[in-house]
Amino acid sequence: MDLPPLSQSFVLHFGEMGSRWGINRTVGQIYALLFISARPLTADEITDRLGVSRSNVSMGLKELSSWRLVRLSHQPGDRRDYYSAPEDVWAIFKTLAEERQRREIDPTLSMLRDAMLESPGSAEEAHAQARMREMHDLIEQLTDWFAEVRKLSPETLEKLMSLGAKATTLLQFTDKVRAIGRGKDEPSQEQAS
Amino acid sequence: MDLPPLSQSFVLHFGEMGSRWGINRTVGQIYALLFISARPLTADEITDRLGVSRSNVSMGLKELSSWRLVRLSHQPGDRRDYYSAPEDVWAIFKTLAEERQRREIDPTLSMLRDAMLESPGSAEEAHAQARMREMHDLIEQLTDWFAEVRKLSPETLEKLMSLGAKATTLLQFTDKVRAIGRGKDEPSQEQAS
DNA sequence: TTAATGTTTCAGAAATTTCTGAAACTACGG
DNA sequence: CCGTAGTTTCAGAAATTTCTGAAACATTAA
Repeated sequence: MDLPPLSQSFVLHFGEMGSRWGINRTVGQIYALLFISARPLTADEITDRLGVSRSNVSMGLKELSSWRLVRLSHQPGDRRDYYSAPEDVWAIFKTLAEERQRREIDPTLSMLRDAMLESPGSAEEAHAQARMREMHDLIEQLTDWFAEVRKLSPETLEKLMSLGAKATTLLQFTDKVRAIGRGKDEPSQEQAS
Repeated sequence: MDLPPLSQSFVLHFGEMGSRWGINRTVGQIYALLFISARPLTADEITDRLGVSRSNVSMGLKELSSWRLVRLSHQPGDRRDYYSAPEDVWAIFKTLAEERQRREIDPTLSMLRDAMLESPGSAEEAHAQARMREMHDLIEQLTDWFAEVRKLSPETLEKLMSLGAKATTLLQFTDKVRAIGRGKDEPSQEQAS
């Protein structure tokens, strides 16, 4: 690998992280390299810098394209493909989340829905089905909410996040007011940190 | 594998999903089985139902314990260990998120912080460092916010999520009001769905 | 102490995933 | 049409991960 030290540790780290996720090492490294690069790179440049085979880079770039994580561009009078990572880290995060939703969450929800349509053959199965419903409902709630959030602009989102803690305090407060209103002495449900 | 059809497809699906994440197939299957089981199971029962080796189950349970995703219990007059998955799906989700934070996010943040302390050896390196800072800031913001959210009770959280869309609308509105107040005709930053 | 019951470890076998080099393919210029 | 520059594919090699069976280890009861 032929990279300055700072870049090298970044690239190696993402290679390792990649393997912990479903992504393979080379794909992680290619992405890391494009992410920190000041200009688009050709597949050959990537090959040289990472010290892996040309075909491996080709496969990796194909994989990254399928995740919509790389852009393709061209230079006038040069027919080689130049690859780069989108600039906006928020946009990258959203793309990643959308793809994972499509590839992992959606099929899981679909499997769970199918399971819920079957009639259970025993008490055991009925319990299993009830658990699946719990999981289904949680995932659906989380993803619906997240789909909502993804529509926001980075600026709005940033505000919403900084609001997070405040909104929390407010909700706790209204909870208590309601409890008192109903004449209940409901204990706070917050957990110890 | 010796399971009723509904349970079987659930267990197989989670085995597959596991391999897409860093988790191996058997670990995914063990967890899925415990999740839908109406009562705690012994390692031998798991072995029989999944049709894998006893030692594989032992390793898998150890892995799940390290993720704090299984509970250990005992029956009076029986010294075998009984394993089960926590009931509350929210709690499970939080545990999972906390562990991933600790194992993946924290080391990444630490690597990025270290990189930011180095003095860049070239313009290229300076650019790389700037990109790393962008990534660092995004991750830190997301995780701080999420740490905040994790402290909430399930009930409060549910309210916050259903509020999500409304809070959004409100924020967009205040944005526009401010823009007009400043005499700017700022276009909406929201993206087309 | 020994026997009985249960759990964990670990070296190597098996399976899977990743990576490579060679060949095939594509598009363009002359 | 041919030659050149670039990209992709793919069969098998290499590396890694997962899984197993056997042995070691632990705990309790007698």
